[in-house]
Formats: sequence, C-alpha cells, structure tokens
Amino acid sequence: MHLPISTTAGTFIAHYTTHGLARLDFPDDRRPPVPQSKSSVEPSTQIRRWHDLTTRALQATLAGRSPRELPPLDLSVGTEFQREVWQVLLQIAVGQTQSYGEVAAKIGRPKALRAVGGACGANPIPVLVPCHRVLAANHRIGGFSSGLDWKRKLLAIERIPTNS
DNA sequence: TAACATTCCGCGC
DNA sequence: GCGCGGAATGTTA
Repeated sequence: MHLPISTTAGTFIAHYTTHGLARLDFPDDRRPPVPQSKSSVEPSTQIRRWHDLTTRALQATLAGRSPRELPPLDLSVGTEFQREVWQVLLQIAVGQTQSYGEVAAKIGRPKALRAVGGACGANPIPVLVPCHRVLAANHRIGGFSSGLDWKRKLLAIERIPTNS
C-alpha cells in the first residue's frame, strides 16, 4: 500500500505494510502525476491512521519542529546491524548531529564507522529516520545517497551548521 | 570479492 | 591551513 504526502518540499510517497510505515520516498520530479487513480485498493482504517501520523510527523520535521508522534515503523527490511543503526538515529533530536564514528560507538562497534555510512544509505525512511543528522567527523557534510542537495536542505531547515 | 554516505596520519605546498 | 594518497576497517550484495 502506498500513499502520497504533499508537503512544501514536494510530494513524498509513503509505503505501508501490515506492520507499519516501511518506506518513504523523496519527491521525484520525473513522477509528477501521482498514481491517484492507480491506487485501486482503499486503505484500511488502520493505514489511514498511520498515514495521518506520518503526514503530521513529516510536515513537522520539514518545518524544523520535533514530531509529536511517529507511526509504527516496519524496519523488518534490513539486517540486524542496520536496524541497530536506525534505532540510534531515531534518538538524535532535531537540530542535533552525530558523527559516523559516534553512531558506531553507540552500537558497540566503534570500528564499524564505515559500515554505519552504508546503513544510513540503506535507510528506507529518510527524514523521519534522520540519516541527514549524521555528519562526518569535525562537522563536514559527508555523503547522502538520495542526493547531497536533500541533505543540505534538511540541515538548513534545522539550522545545523557544517564545515564545507 | 569489491564496493562504500569514514577516519586518521603524513606529506608538500 | 588545505588537498591528496594510503591504510585500516565492518558490513553488504
């Protein structure tokens, strides 16, 4: 089940499973016509409730505010290592940052800092799972698989300074 | 096995 | 200070 979310930054697409929100896609200019009529199945009341939470959480974050409540996240995709990393990311508050090394240390593998980058890139729920708040050491911007422009934009929304 | 969203250190400018 | 090269490093497909 996937549903659109209109925001000031464009139309995101949220994907749901029976366990919760499984994926969030950035707006894609090559796909402006939202598959509205294509969604043949009506969302269940549960998914509508989740979608409502997702919408508010996403809009809050894009406005630089901390979401009051998140929908249940289906992180069953992904390896155990990746889920550990994503859990750490969820605890980074709005406007705060961590380095890849700090995240690695938090999950008890201080030397896996390189792999943390990989887990961030595999994050299926950007923005809500704040992969953009992970910077390289000494606050350099590092990378971002969905495009550095998105990372810069998200950091700017939260007034996070970087060295670059 | 090869690819990384890293980090650190040493060098030359 | 900056850029560059190279090494160590864990996880993934």
